Amino acid sequence: MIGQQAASIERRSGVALWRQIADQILHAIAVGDFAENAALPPEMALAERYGVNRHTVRSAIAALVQDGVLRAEQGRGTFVLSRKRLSYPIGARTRFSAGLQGQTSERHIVLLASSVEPASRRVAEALGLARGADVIRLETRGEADGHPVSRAAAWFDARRFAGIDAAMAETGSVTASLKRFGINDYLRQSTVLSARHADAADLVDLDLQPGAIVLVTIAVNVTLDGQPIQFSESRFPAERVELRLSANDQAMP
Amino acid sequence: MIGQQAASIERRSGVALWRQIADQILHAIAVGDFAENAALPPEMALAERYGVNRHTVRSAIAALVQDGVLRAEQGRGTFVLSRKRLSYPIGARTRFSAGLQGQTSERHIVLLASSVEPASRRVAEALGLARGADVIRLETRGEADGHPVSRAAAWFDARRFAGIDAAMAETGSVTASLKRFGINDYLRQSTVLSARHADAADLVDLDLQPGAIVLVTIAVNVTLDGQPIQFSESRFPAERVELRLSANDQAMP
DNA sequence: CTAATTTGTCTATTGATATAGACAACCGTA
DNA sequence: TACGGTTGTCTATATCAATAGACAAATTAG
Repeated sequence: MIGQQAASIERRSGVALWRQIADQILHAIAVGDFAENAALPPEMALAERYGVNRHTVRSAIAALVQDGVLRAEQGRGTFVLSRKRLSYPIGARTRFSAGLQGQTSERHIVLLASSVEPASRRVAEALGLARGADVIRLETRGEADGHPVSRAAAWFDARRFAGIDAAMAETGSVTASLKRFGINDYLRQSTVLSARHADAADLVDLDLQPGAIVLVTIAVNVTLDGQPIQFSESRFPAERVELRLSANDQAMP
Repeated sequence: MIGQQAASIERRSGVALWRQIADQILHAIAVGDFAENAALPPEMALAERYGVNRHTVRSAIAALVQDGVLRAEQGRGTFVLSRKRLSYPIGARTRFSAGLQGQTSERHIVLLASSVEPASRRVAEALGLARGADVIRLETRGEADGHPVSRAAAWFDARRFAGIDAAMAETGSVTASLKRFGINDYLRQSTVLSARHADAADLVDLDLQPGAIVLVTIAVNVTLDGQPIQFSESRFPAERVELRLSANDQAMP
């Protein structure tokens, strides 16, 4: 199924034809079927390929123009604006910015909010704490070239990591913040990955359109001797990000 | 964002309200908000929660009843039928059936088709072959309890692995088939992960409904000394499968 | 300049989607 | 048995989605 365009749509599915076509065009761009600034096939050609009326194709294109993905020029054609998806590294030594070098010109993490709360069952289990013990929650957003590429919530033991919220706000880096607590290296113990449609929160947090897909990772980081230090849930916009798992992780200084 | 239901929908998004509600109910079930055989809230309650008419909720429920996810009983209520998602292991030593033990009663791989074809650019690069060199492609489907949980295409060097299609048909296992070629152990070198809406092929291959989400992995397996032996693209139905990444992989005999 | 190609706009019609209200059928329980 | 709560069915109406055709406006090729 590599390199071949399905180019088929389903009627009476509850998803409007124009949206299905818009999604397929988005996918084709992401997969590399169209280069940047390349011209899309004419509306009539697309209408024939998908077996729909030209106006339906126009609705799809209008939505993508609205999203800043395409630019339509009367008499000339419709052209691709958007760039490729970001390939986001994930593995035993995942760090936010390390693996994105060369793909974007600018990237950083923003601390949106922090709070102390009692540990839920899930968080307590992951961190090896008693249920209801105080944990610090950090809400962060990762951005690259001004576009959100991740949205995460991370939990830490409040007793051991008191003040990590301030460190995070100052340094903008989990790795740097953990160093202040004597943790110079850590590993990703486990990652559970799933995908779903974006909910209302995702639409706001990741600047998505309704119907978009988010990748969700739930992970536990541990010290080198296996002590859990961080539990986190991250969301990535599938249209802008792919996750790259690599076996040959390099150690960080 | 853990454990809280967004319960909001978007109008004029190109996705019918009844489908958005159906997807949210599916998600809620998958996340565990409803136990198996549990009753859904009454239609009126759901209508109020989503801010829509009762008939719209009924359309969503009707779709899920059609899919075998819910069962509606007049006078009593609407009940959950479907089971939880499968947690599919993926990592340096991913094998199909090893990590699913205990989650299902029956699981196996079916070889759907095999062919010899010239290597595409992508396959040639991954396997370290010249472009156009003969490669064997195996099309497989993974099943658990009678439901498809994966659909994969795998490519092997046709010169080195001549006859692997027959071995695969006979043993139903990639690991066992590779043993016949003197490969007793291998590693996953890289995995690239993405998600998208199911296309027409996915709907057929994975028995999905239009609008469903598929997880896609593109991976390269290598021998212990780093020689690439297998390139594959796998698709998983996100509604039935989650991918579990683990750092502590155990060696296989 | 002319013709062909392509996007933009308009009108009209049909079917799907969503809302609204009313009432029937069925279940469990007081 | 009677009642409250629930799903099932019907009618009616308004809006969105999709099709159909025609023509205008802009660009490019000749």
